[in-house]
Amino acid sequence: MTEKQQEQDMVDAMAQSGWRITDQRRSLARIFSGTEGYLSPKDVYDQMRLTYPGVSFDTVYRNLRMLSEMGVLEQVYFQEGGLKFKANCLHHHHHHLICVNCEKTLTFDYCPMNQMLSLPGNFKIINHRFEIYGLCEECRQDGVSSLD
Amino acid sequence: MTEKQQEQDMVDAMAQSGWRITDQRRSLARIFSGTEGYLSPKDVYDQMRLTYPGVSFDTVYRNLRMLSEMGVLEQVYFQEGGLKFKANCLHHHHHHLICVNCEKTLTFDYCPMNQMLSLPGNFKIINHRFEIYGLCEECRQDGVSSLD
DNA sequence: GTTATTGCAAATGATTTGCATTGAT
DNA sequence: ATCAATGCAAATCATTTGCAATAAC
Repeated sequence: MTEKQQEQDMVDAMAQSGWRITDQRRSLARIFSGTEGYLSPKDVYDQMRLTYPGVSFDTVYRNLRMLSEMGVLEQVYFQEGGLKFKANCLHHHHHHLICVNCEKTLTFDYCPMNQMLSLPGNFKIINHRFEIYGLCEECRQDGVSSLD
Repeated sequence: MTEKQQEQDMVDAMAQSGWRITDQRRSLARIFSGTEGYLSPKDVYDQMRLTYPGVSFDTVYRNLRMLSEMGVLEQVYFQEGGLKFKANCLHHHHHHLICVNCEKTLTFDYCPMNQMLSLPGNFKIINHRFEIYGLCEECRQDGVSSLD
């Protein structure tokens, strides 16, 4: 999928949820569709200011939260870096390998929920999280040993 | 396992890592071994003050972080409540069902890592996270619909 | 025109730091 | 006696809030 298309998908998702499409939100879609890895709120704010010098931090926050709740963005809480955001694939379900050094991610299609035939209790399942953390090939070779 | 024993296990784990066993740390072990669910730093601080009125917030923080890094505590970042901590079972590996309303957890033994025979890239796997979120039976019956 | 969204400024809350004192070993 | 751990106070960083002005619908 092209970046342009991903950007449009995100904008469409917002519109379908009844949100107004502001320049700032369009800009958010552009930033995330053009970024591979995770971005902190500050990262997003800094990138946004390149285009909208007057953007405010709270607008970034508000929209990051809303986009996450919609499922357009996914978030991961890094021990070291706090909460970060990344564009979520809206087309197919998958999980991630996440490099704890450079935060690069690889996707894989296996989902353990398909295996979960019996669960204890009587939970109504709402969602799930399955992530594998490690060091990617490059970071291994760079001899990164610390985990921050 | 009894609470007393779990408390002792936690203290032992700290000692084996070369930490000094202070009253505050013993108290931490007691609090977590006597608690089913997740505790925020503030929760822990408040409980600790019942026994040690003079305890400081940063001591709580420092120790929560260290205990997490040791694996004695596990942490989950709740969208609504922020970072929370819970005693980790030191004896056998398992995963959790977590009620998003009351935060009650149920454990189950299935681990998807056993299935993960081939993974993309060439990651060195360090750890993983698999959690299922939902509403427990009680919270379903209470008619909780919002997900906060 | 109506109403959601923004920017601003300020408040709140979470987390960290430096350092002198205390206490476990 | 030594050195890690604590308490304190202050700094820093993250996140949220109220509200008037603005812009999308």
